[in-house]
Amino acid sequence: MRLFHEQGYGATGVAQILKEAEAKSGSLYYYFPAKEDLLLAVLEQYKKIMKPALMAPVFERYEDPLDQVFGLLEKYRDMLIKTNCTLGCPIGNIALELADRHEEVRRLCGENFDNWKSAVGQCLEEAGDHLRPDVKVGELASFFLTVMEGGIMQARAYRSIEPFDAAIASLKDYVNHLLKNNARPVQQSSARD
Amino acid sequence: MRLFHEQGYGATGVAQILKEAEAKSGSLYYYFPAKEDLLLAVLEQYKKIMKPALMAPVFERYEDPLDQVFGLLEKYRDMLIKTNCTLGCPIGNIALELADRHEEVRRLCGENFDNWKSAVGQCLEEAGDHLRPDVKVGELASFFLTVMEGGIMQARAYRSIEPFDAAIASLKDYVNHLLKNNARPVQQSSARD
DNA sequence: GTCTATAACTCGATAGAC
DNA sequence: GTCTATCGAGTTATAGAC
Repeated sequence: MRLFHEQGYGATGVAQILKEAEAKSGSLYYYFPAKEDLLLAVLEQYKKIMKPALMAPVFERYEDPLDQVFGLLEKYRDMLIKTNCTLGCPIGNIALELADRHEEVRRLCGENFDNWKSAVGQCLEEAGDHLRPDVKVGELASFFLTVMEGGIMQARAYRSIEPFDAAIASLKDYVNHLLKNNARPVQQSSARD
Repeated sequence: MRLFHEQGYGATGVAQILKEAEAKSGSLYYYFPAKEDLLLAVLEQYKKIMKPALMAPVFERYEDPLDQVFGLLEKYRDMLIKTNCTLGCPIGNIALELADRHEEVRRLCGENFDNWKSAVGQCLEEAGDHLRPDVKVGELASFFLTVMEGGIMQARAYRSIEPFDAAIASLKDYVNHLLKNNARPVQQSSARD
C-alpha cells in the first residue's frame, strides 16, 4: 500500500515489496497470484479504511457539516505538507496511471471516489438548510473531489502548497456564493480550523 | 509524444517507440542519450506547440474572451469524447507519474502549466470589465486548470464524460457569480458553442 | 549518422524442496 | 504455507561494423 502510493504501481517492483515486507516471493504469490491482484487488494483496503480511518476522525472534530468537509480537505493538505508536496491522493494516482488499461482497477477507483463523494454529499445534505434551494448536492460533492484532485496535481507539479491553497480558497469563495444570505460564511485561511 | 500520452512514460518501452517510429536504436540513442532525454524533448515540444496548435485555433473562433476560455476547455472535452474518456491531459499525466522523481521533468510540467494559465489569465484580463473588481485573475486562471485537470481525472476513472461536464458546469456557475450584474452570463450546455 | 547484435540488468512469476 | 533457486521475457543502453 505504501509503496504503490509513494512510487506508483508500475514503478514499484515485486522485489522491493518483498524486501520491505520481509517476505519471500513464494509466500506473496501463494496469496496473490499476480502483482495486479495485490493492487486490487490495496484498492479494496482503501475502500474499507476510508471512512473509519480518514473521515471519522475529522468529522468528530467538527460540529458544522461544512467545517467537516473543509476539515477533510485539510487532511490532504497535511499530507502534502508532510511529504513536501510529493505524495498525492493514492486513488487519483492509480486512476491516472492504470484506469485505461485495467478495467477492474478502474472500477475500484470509481468505487473509492463514489464513497468519498457520498460522505461529502452527506455533509452537504446536512448543511442543506444553509444552502440555496437550487444547489444540487451531488454535483457539488463531485466538484469538491474535482477541485481537491486538481489542486493536489498542481501542488505536486510545482512542489508547492500554494496552488492547492489557492484552489481551496476559490472553492470556499464559490461555496459562500451558494449559501443563503443569512448563513455564516465559510472562513478563508485557518480561522475556522 | 503519442505513446507517452497514450500509455505513460514508464509503460512505454524504447522498443515500441523504435518500432512505431520505424527507427533503430542506434539512431535514437545518437540524438537522445537516454530515454529520459526523449521525455524532456517531448515536454519542450508541448511548450512550443501549446499556443499555436491548441489555443490559437480556439481563440480565433470566438470573440468574447470568456467564450475563448471555455472553448479551450471544450477542446479537452473533445479529446475525452474521441478516446472514450481514456486520454487525459498529457502534461497532467506526466506530472503525476514523474514529478516526484525527476526534478527536470517536474520543472517542465510546471512551465507548461504556467503557459496554460498565462494564456487563460490573459483572456480573463480581457474580460476584466465584466468581472467584479475583487476577482484575482491569476488565482482564477489557476482554478480553471485545477478544475479541468480534476474533471479529466474523474472522467477517466469513471470512463464517462458526465463528471467532466458537471465540473465545467459548476465552474461556469462560479464564474457567473463573479460577473458584474450587468454582464451577460456564461451559458450552460452548448448554447454558447 | 545509421545499422545489427547483444550486453547487462530487472521484471513478474514459477518449480520443487521442505 | 514458506523457503530457495531460477526461468524466460523484457528492459535500457552500448559496441562496433558500415
